[in-house]
Amino acid sequence: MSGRISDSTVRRLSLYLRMLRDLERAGVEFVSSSQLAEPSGATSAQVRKDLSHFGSFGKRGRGYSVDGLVRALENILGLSRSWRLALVGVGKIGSALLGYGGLAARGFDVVAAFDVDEAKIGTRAHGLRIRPMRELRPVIAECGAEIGVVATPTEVAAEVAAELERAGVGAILNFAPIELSEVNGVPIRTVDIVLELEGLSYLMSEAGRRTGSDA
Amino acid sequence: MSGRISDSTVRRLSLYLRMLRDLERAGVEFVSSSQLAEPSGATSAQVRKDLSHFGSFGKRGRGYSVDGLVRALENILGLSRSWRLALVGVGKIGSALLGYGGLAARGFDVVAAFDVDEAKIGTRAHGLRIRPMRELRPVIAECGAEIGVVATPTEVAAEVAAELERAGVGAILNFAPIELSEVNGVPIRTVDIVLELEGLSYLMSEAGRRTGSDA
DNA sequence: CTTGGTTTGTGAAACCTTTCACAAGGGCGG
DNA sequence: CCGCCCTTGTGAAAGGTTTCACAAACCAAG
Repeated sequence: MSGRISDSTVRRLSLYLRMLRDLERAGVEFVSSSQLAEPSGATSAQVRKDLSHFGSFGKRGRGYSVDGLVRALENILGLSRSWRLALVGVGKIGSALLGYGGLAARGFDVVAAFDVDEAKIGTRAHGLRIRPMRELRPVIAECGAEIGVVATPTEVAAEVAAELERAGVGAILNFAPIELSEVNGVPIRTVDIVLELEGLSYLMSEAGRRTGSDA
Repeated sequence: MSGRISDSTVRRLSLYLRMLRDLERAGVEFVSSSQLAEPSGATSAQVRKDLSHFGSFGKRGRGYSVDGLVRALENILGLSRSWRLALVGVGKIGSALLGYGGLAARGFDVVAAFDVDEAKIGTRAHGLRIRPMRELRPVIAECGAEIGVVATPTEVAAEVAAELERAGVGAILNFAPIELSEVNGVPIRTVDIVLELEGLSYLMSEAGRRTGSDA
């Protein structure tokens, strides 16, 4: 067991955990790998392989204890605690994040917000005071935010990410359509809506070309 | 050449195109695979392999014509035209999308918006009239939207996606934290922020465990 | 206690993606 | 025209992920 775990495995573990929490709420006690596989579009073998990287959690002939596996996955994924987020850029996307209750509900609390716009600084957005960029480092140090969120225009995203890193965050979530390079082992995940749309555009064009040439 | 192209290849093609457009604007005429590789974190061999699935676009000893490759990639990705989007759910995320100029700038126009909230229906958000769900099918048929965007609460996301499909969209972009299963060959991409954050949580916990046990 | 039905955990096989390495080709200066 | 340097396009090798298939284990019923 153990070794390097792929992103896709971690992704699936999150999905398993989601389903397990639903089952827990529903009072289900045991679940099989095939039941667990269904909602994430995986196979039962994949579920078992994914879990086997971290240990043996099931009972042969019976399946997995829902409660037990919820705890185990929370530990593996680091979700038995909550995380503090520092948001940079309170524009459209930033505001949407601040207003999205789903984050806090899942243990991700936005504890600080920054912007360059003088008009916004000092005002409150969803109960959080917006601070000037100059206070980024001291405030992050003080409130102990572990995750930095970049929701700025593309042009400054790289610079902001570097500044967040210097301020001591352990990971960065980036919404700017630019591939930021990880440095100092601080992992970066980019959510790039245009890239997703372009992926769909490719698939639709491809489908069109296929049916077009078949006819 | 050709065959089934992987998602990761298509993703990189989008990134190459982005860089090529910057180069075009800067008046650069030729670019080599290694220059093209850098910003997306790929290798030069990967760039050449990716492109080779679709044809021979380069000149040996010289590189790729920036203009020529921009056109070629736009054709491959289906970006030499623009696409019409129909948005369902004008809440936090939906509004942020409507206000995000980056979409229209890249050829993705939101042409219709729907919501269930009686208070919102009939009002305008960023110049677009919000319509009741009941009009979803006729309006999509009329305006010819090709891509449906699901920005609703999780509970209704699957239902909304199915309805969009029946209304005739060719692809779906989903923001609800749920894995929607593709049916009838309509591709679905899900943007799941919580999943990304949980991935970062795993990496940070992993890093902590490693340094923790080393000490 | 034994038998039968069920499900896990896991090597081995199949499949897919990335990297390597080099022949083939193109441009340029002389 | 020749020779040199550079970069592409691409089979082959390496590396990684998913699927297969089955022994080992567990439960329940008789």
